[in-house]
Amino acid sequence: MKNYDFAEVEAKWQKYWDEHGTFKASDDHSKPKYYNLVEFPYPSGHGMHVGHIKAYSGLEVVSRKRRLQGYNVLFPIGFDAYGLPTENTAIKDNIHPRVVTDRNIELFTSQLKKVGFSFDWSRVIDTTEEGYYKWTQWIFLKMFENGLVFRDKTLVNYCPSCKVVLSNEDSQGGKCDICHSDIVQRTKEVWYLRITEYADKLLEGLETVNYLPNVKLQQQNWIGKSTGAFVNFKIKEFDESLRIYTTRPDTLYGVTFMVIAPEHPIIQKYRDQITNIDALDAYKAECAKKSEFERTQLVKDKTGVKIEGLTAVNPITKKEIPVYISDYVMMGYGTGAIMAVPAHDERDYEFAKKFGIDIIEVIKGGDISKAAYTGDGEMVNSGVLNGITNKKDAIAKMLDELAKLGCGEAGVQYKMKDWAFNRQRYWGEPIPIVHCDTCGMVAVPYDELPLKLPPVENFEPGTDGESPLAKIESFVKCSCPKCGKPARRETDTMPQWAGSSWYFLRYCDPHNDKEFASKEALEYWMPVDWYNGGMEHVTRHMIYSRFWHKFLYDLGLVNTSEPYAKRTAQGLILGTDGEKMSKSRGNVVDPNDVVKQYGADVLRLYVLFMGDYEKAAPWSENSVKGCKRFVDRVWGLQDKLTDSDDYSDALRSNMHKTIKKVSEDIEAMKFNTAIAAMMTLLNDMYNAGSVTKREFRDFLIILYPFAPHITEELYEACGFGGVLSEQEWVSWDEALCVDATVEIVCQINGKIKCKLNIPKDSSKDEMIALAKEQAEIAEAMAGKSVVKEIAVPGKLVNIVVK
RNA sequence: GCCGAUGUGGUGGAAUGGCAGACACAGUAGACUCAAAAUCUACCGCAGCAAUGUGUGCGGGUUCAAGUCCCGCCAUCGGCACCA
Repeated sequence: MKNYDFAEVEAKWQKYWDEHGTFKASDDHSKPKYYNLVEFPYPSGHGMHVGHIKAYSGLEVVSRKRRLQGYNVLFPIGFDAYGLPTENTAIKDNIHPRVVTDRNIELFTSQLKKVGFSFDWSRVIDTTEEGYYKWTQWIFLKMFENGLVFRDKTLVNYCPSCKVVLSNEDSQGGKCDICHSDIVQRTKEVWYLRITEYADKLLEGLETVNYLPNVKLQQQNWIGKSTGAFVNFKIKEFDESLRIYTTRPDTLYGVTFMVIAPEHPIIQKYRDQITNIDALDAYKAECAKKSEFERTQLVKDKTGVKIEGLTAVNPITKKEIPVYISDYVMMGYGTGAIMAVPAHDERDYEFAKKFGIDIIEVIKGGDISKAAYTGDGEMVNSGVLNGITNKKDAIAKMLDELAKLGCGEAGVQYKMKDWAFNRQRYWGEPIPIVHCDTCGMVAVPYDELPLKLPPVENFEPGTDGESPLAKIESFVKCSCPKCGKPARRETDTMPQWAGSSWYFLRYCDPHNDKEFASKEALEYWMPVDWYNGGMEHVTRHMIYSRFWHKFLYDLGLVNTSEPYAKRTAQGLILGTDGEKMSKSRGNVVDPNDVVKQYGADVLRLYVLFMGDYEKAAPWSENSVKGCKRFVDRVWGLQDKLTDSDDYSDALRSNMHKTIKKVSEDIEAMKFNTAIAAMMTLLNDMYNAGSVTKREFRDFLIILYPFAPHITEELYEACGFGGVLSEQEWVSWDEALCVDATVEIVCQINGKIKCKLNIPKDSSKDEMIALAKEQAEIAEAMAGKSVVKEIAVPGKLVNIVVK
């Protein structure tokens, strides 16, 4: 036997699979299907790092196993290639982003192929290709047609460094998701997708899918549905009312003041009648200056100004109450105005203490002289509500009262906001809308799609948040599709998340130029059976794509209401220093280096063996060597092969147990213990001194999804017939997973005294009797009385004595 | 502040309430070698010569039996963050 030349063997089988189309998803729709999806990468100039490899290796193993189980497997890959880093490289090096993108895709493709992933390379997607983004624009126009696209001039998140408007999802924590600089709030007219219209559907859909619990929870929190009531408070001085949203209408009797956001429109409406308008303007200006960071730092110190000239009237008590402006009330949530109940809300309490406002207790249970009480209790000082002890009843009763008075009704609110859908940059899908002075916003006709990106000399964004496209007159100038008069094209492009919001549908039918995918292909392949990716996409890509899919479902264009039946997430690979891998820290591991030095099979095994798949774990070069040793020992096993076509007595139950363990662990994503079980089996095979043909063949099959190259090679070298990737997955016999005898432990008062080999089906009485015969047990029991005897079949005997 | 997760040897990590530390890494000793690497064999939680004791973040509890279940803390990580 010659030494294992992994470079030669891996190249050989990668070529074989490629030439034979081994992993092409079949068009034969009579076979049972399985659709595994991994998040397609953004092709950056740095190439892939080992984190990508781990992210794809999980479902890679599942895909290879499924094929052996007889499924028609769709395991596609593509590139989510629009985005700022590519554009920034283009600007810096003065190369067209198309060229940069093609170069990066080529780099990623060669890396992925070297690892031997079983992707269907005939279905590769590139979101920046005309044949693809045509359909991204097409879906956008469908949304436009159905009233889900609108423009609005409001406060937006703006990144001064990237010079783009960001969605709420892209500015989490007040930082730009692309460059991590501080976000500022700006008033700007931008595009929105009405995702809030789907808030309830997105929430309800979570009940029907199999996602990791924390994935569901994060989405629920992001959508942030709350139920409560809208209440109108009359303004004494004018024929006007101030509408608020509250989750606690039961506390209406405790309202002693109101607070509105500094930007609330009522201030502008009555600015001539408000006597301290200068003070209000000054406060508003001060708030606008504060960064997101400062606002969160000042949580404990409430500020605000009383509005002189506006007095509100509590609709239930008819009492007159003051109105304040304060930045602890946000214009973007609810109605931008609140009723303040200082006795039972911590923020209102702090505000009332600072401004010397009355605090009226309406729920018993706390000490409101010390702090706000937010718990439950008996209603007091609350007129018709007095004596009610249940919050639900109190709310219901109050809603009745409000209805009678005609000044309020039940309502719901969401934290999720509409999706700011635009970038003021070049490298994105052009938004296919024309602005006409006569007709307003007009859709580009469907037969003119794709609306192509024009050639540009200079990709630099404009200074005042304008897209580079705005500078290209030939692009901007057009005629209105409706009335034919001169008009202007929209120059914003779509955000990075557009292309990835429907890519899983395109994989079903990637070369279709008549539809985004044929109905037949969608019906066969959808939904995605298993989707794996990173936790960082849970509240963006996942929600966005579920929204697009549900929209298409409502139009009858897709056949399932949810795109993903199951969602899991892999943990990060950290650097050897235990820190997140990053270029600046210099702790990034390049998969190419590992493949070159140890081989693709070793890399694949290690990223799955290094720890719990869902948890973060640091890279360790030494542990990579451990996997290399394992692979070499597998290679060496061919020298121990006997002629027998059956399992040997020595290894029979071991084989069944390991096949069972590996089969089940793959389904549970416990790849580390699956590999450990195969290592144990391999050690046992070496200890047995020989291995039968059947044992070796079955071992190669269960190892194949993890280490496909060496197993294919050995399968061929041992003459088992055919190629391994076309064999069937092995089954196990539950009855043969148990040994004839088992080792049990004998304990006295829970302390181990001795161990004992007994027949596996011994009864409890037999076990206890046998245990008592043991010298160690007899000795420990001498002179003591037995309190209790416990026997657990196959495990232990415990005798409690006194 | 709220929500969630995690806490086990020198390291990564295993353990349907039933022998804690599987599997691997590192380490120690030995074999092979002129030598080294590779490989193979043995040992390998801590304390102790040993018998033995002790041990899964901390403090309680349930149980014949707790890493695992319950109560109360602490720490680390992640998400949200004045959401009315």
